[in-house]
Amino acid sequence: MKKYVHILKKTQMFSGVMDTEIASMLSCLGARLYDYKKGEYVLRRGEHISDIMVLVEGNLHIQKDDYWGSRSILGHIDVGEMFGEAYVAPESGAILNDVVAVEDSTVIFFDVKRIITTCPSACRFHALVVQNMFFAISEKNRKLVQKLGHMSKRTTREKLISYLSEEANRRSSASFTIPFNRQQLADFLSVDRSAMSNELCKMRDEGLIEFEKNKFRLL
Amino acid sequence: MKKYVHILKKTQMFSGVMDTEIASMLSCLGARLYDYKKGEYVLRRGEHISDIMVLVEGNLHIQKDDYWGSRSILGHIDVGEMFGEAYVAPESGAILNDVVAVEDSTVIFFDVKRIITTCPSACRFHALVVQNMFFAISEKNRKLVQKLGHMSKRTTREKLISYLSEEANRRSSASFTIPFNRQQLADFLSVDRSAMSNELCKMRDEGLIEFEKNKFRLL
DNA sequence: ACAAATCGGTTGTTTTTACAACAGAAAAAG
DNA sequence: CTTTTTCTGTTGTAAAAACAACCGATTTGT
Repeated sequence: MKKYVHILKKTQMFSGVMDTEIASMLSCLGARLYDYKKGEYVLRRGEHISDIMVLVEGNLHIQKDDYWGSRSILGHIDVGEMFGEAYVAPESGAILNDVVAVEDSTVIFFDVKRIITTCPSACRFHALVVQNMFFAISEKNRKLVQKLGHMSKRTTREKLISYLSEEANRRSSASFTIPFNRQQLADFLSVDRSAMSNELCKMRDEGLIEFEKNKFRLL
Repeated sequence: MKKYVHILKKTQMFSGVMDTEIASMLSCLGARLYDYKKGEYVLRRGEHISDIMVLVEGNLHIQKDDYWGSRSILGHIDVGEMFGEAYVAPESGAILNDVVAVEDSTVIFFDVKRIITTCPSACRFHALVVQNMFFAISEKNRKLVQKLGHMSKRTTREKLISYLSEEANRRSSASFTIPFNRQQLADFLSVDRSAMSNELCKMRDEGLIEFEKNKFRLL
């Protein structure tokens, strides 16, 4: 587990906590490490959890399949990102979505009760971690609202413009690389891939955007 | 402010905190009370805040207008509900949506720094409030994910089924009253009102649902 | 009690999307 | 290096949604 301290150090959760301190906090926070092969499920719809997880290696997708097998990718998780925090409240119900490894991945589980119950002695930085978590969840909340902003657009073009504008804005650059291929982007925005591909090309022909593979440029 | 202690007592934020304790905590938490007339804006897109708010009287909508004036209602806030928690992180940007009073309303503002910085002496229940907030934000997070679940459905009918199923499930009853009129429900699901009305009637004719005004029944 | 505004349902037209099927290019596997 | 698979763009068709316009009923305001 110690080999991932340098990853954890860069997470929002441990922001401001020293390396040595992180190592000693791991047991205090009830940390457990799990490995997943590409394609394996980290979380499944219907499960109940009381953990918050951090991805320390690999890449995960948050996805949902409906009755008829149509898949929506609700988001993706990069190394250093936290997930599962939406289901840790005592009154929270079952998990609504699947989390699946899109490449070989490693995840650290933290018992939420151990996090929010400040330990009496050892952890000097425990209160800081709680604050970090607070802000991290708050921030995630904001991102969900932002995604809802894209989804609430009526047409495929409007959704694309909303998403691409935000990416450009977030990177402070008209050129950027997105973390999705076409099918994944279509799933993310909940539209048909071919229709989206068609729309992207129309937008390119109209001089609104340029793109090559995952690299986009707004004009 | 004291007249609203009985409301605050029932909020997630002060769950488990005694009445007398709440009253004494208000100043410690930097609470301020504001009144709004119907139609007035509580928060505007582009503002920056470092407060968490609780509605203690009235009814609010979270909404967004795009360039051309098309309005999406992203959600509604009932008495006792908390909002604004998505923007309190230090690195958080400007508010993305408007919050507007749909009837005369009263809101209490809490300075987030005062909440997460546990005071050294007075507040015995401060740690509990932090935990409550933690779970509350977590829970809100889950609800956003759930709404994304509806929004990710392709057709109006699927969105309606997703929304109505969840409401029925949440109330544990096939009959329930929704907090929206037709236009508001259409805005909430980001679909056209007339098309939605049409679809609802088709579903009724097919024997899937019954409804009268805001009262629905799944069959 | 009356006038005005809002609300919900209906219909027809236009626009957009979903779906299906296919082909060339690129990437991965052997 | 060759074969297979995946990825992306293209097209045509059918289905669905958006839009606009209208009407009757209900609610609100005066």
